[in-house]
Amino acid sequence: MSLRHGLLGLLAEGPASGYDLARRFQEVLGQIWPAQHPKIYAELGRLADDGLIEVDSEGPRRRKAYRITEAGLDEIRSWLASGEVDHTMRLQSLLRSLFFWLMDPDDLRRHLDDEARFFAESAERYRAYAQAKDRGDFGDSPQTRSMRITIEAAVRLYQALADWAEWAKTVPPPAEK
Amino acid sequence: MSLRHGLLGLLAEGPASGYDLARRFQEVLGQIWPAQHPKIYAELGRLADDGLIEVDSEGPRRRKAYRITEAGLDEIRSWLASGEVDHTMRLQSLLRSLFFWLMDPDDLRRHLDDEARFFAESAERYRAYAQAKDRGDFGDSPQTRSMRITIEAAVRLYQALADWAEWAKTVPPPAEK
DNA sequence: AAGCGCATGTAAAGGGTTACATGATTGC
DNA sequence: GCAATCATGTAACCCTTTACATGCGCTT
Repeated sequence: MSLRHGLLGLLAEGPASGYDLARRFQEVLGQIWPAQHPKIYAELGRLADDGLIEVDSEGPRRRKAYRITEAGLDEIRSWLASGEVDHTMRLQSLLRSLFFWLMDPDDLRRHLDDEARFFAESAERYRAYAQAKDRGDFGDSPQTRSMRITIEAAVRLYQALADWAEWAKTVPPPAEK
Repeated sequence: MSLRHGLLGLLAEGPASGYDLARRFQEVLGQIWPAQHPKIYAELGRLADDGLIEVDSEGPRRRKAYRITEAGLDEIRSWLASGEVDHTMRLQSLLRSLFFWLMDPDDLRRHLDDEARFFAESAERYRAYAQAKDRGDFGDSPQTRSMRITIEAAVRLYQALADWAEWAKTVPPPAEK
């Protein structure tokens, strides 16, 4: 149950609507922590019921922006302080790699090319984000500093995976049977 | 729906029972692709219904080992060949890092120490696995060669995360408010 | 005979995605 | 007036986890 805290954390930066949050999740977190709008709206409802957020303003097109409450801030802070971090990753690329031996060598080569390209592009995308931040495009609030750290993780992860895919191409396939 | 293919892939190596598969998932894949036994037994039942696997033998303590069928091999091969790889990762550590600005600097420091330790230990564990493989402890079948590639990914990923956590500690916290 | 590890399952609840549905406002 | 985008929601389904439950076989 982390989407709950994800929403709470984003709302700690300032009021936002479900729509805003869905967009933010897609932009920065799309690959790292996907969240679809139905789940977001549902969770916002529950957070409001629990008094962790409250309606900040209602706008045009039935827009409803929420604001975090004191109780909500307490909740996210204690979640962050509690050391119980879930470290599972469920990376399909790694699961697939266990079964490379079942693949035709040409298909595998193509697959690794695709993987390397995807990961390199992802690394590049986050690297561009990091440079924009370092140039000062997003200002220098505490929030953007944290975002810079998250982005750095994404850059390193995707770069590691891109390097891995390139390396995997150099591993000789088992001798023809 | 990847557990299905994970099971199929493991069964392609040879017959195994639900219990065996649960153990293998925990050992090698515990952090990368967790799977609990209830899901495994349920999925095995469905795979058998669909004719992708069949009962290979029944042993003591009502043990039931399954064997992959031709249809099952076709299924996993076509899954592997189809380029539709799901690249989402849902790494809680990264989500949390977005909210570091909400944390007390001392708590953050402690948190990053824990994270760095956890990731470094994970990297080390997989590195030991890799060395055992390179020493020839697991033989040199096509399957273990693929496993070696998977392990390499784990080493690189966890090392990247360990380095990231160390790096994050060097990022100056926002000035005291 | 007691206890542990093997071995399989069911039931309930939680978390997430996809498809469906609707309506309001803005810009052209 | 029309299309695109903003904006919110419901319903059905799928996947996963946790808790509960049971019984066999080996070892001491």
